[in-house]
Amino acid sequence: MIKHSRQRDAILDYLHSTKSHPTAETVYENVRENIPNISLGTVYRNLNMLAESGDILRLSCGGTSDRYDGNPEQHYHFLCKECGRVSDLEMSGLEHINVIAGAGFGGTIEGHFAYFYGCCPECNGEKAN
Amino acid sequence: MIKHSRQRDAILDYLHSTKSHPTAETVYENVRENIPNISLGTVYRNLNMLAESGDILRLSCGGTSDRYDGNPEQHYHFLCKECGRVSDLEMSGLEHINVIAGAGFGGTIEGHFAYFYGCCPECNGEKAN
DNA sequence: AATCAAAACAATAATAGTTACTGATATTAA
DNA sequence: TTAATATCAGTAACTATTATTGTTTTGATT
Repeated sequence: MIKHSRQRDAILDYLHSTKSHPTAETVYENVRENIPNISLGTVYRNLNMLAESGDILRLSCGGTSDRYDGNPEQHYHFLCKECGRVSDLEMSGLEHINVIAGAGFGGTIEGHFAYFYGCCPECNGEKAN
Repeated sequence: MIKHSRQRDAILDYLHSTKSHPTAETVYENVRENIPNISLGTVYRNLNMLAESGDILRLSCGGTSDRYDGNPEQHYHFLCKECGRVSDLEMSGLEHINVIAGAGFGGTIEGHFAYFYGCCPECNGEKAN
């Protein structure tokens, strides 16, 4: 069980309050509204600890900075090539693809991570106008 | 059609000669054996151009540095949590998961990228000893 | 082969994201 | 309440990558 601190709780609260998959920098900016003198180093340290402990997810989806997700349940993400937004995908698990991947491979497949990309509903709407 | 240069060809040759999915730094070290005064900036610039033109693949799989693959054909990769090695997976495409992901999602799914992880054949062998 | 503009080069400075260090402060278990 | 430990703020350092600059190479055209 992970210890508590005002800073850590505030970071976790912020992540729970949004579906926007923010970067460390964005977390910092938002948490600073409540704890003005929190330092960026503290944000990084706690994001790392929370990701390590499994309380949040770290998303490394190829951009310049990692993103974080307050929902630690296994789920998939979608990256919009138009606006850069990262959104959740509601879909049933793809555990079976581990079996497909393991066929003929000598090693042990423990899991996978996958990102989908394209054009999000909002940007599709704008194009239609 | 992309222009040629001694440096660019050497980078591409090296990537074609290995299945090890090297980082930019590793490419640099190896190409330097043939072109001792090539600069790291040139390696980065050419890796970007080759990835852009579709001649190689860039793998952003969550580590600190990107990796590159001289085989531009769509295929999947496996990351060993023991030794850090990145290997190719021989498996049939997973295009159907785009359809699964798109069900009930308002946007347009153009593609996905996925990485599998676990313990590679080599490391499994060592554990057995 | 000589010319010439575009592209690429080496070298290096700069940037961005992240991690490490330090002495001070807060948290937790007893 | 206290003592041990973890965390903090502030800041320096580090790493991967990109940008800049003046020079050289490339390749199409004579």
